[in-house]
Amino acid sequence: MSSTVDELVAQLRDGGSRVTTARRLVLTALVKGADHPTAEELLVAVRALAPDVHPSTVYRNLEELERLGVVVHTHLGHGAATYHLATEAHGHLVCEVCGATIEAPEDLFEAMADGAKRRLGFELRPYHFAVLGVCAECAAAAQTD
Amino acid sequence: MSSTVDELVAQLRDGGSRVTTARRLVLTALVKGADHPTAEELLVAVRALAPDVHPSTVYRNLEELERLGVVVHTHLGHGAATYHLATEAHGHLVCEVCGATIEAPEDLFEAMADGAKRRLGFELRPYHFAVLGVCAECAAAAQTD
DNA sequence: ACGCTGTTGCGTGCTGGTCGCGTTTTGATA
DNA sequence: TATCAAAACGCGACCAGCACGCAACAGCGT
Repeated sequence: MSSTVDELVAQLRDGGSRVTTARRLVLTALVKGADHPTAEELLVAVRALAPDVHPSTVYRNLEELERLGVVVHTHLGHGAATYHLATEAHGHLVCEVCGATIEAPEDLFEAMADGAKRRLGFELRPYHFAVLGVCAECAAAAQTD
Repeated sequence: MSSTVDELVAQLRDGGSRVTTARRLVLTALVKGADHPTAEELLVAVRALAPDVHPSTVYRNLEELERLGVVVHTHLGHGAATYHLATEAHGHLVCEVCGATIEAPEDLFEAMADGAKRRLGFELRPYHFAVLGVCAECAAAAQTD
């Protein structure tokens, strides 16, 4: 399921992009790092191995990788965008109270997607923005208050 | 359905907030202006009648109005947040291609909300972020390409 | 009309990200 | 393996959108 860095590098070459140290490190950080890294977290990971990499290089690489369909970015809340490999794209539920991020089951959006398509002709791509709400723990906590 | 400025002003007083010129004008702009104004668009509307109102005053008023539950803000895309009266809260579908904003029918989110609640205990509040996708026109245009 | 305190205008600062420039690096070709 | 155009890089300046501290001002209970 999760791709290797080499496979992703191959995707870069296929797309006509060059393979640089910074780019390889960004991909490595995405494959091996935490689940929903921001651009800045990726920068930190990259700099652990190549201290001179500039922030704008990371931003430009993420942009290019997104253009090639290798990564996607998602907004989980008001802060920075988070990035992950396109092969791992999924919807997110984010708790407004505690900030917990839940990866939504694949089929959760299906009924809504069907409805939007049938009634409005609108094809949903519900991955770019998280859907907010209140998680089970926080809802229970609110009950007992 | 849509509240009058006077009713909203009363809500302000009930909440213990003072009623100032700037605040009244922000509410007026929300009631009478376009559908999904940004803070800056509201500023322009306010300044048409009171040219010395400062941007930060609009931001602070929107924050306060939101705290009182009079307005809510929504992110329709990558740009500035948009504001509307809490009485008019609704979900949004935004076309990634042409940028069109569709106000989602009330019940479109119901099946997903039910599923999230039943399976994850997660209570959806799907109004804060728009759900992206491709609108009927753009999907048709893409077909014929 | 007085005075407490919330609100305003103003400037300054912050986060997250973009852009232009001159230099370095990549990788196709010879 | 040397060459070289184009791609990518490092760097700094800059931008949007918004938050904040402060002194002056104004709403509103008395």
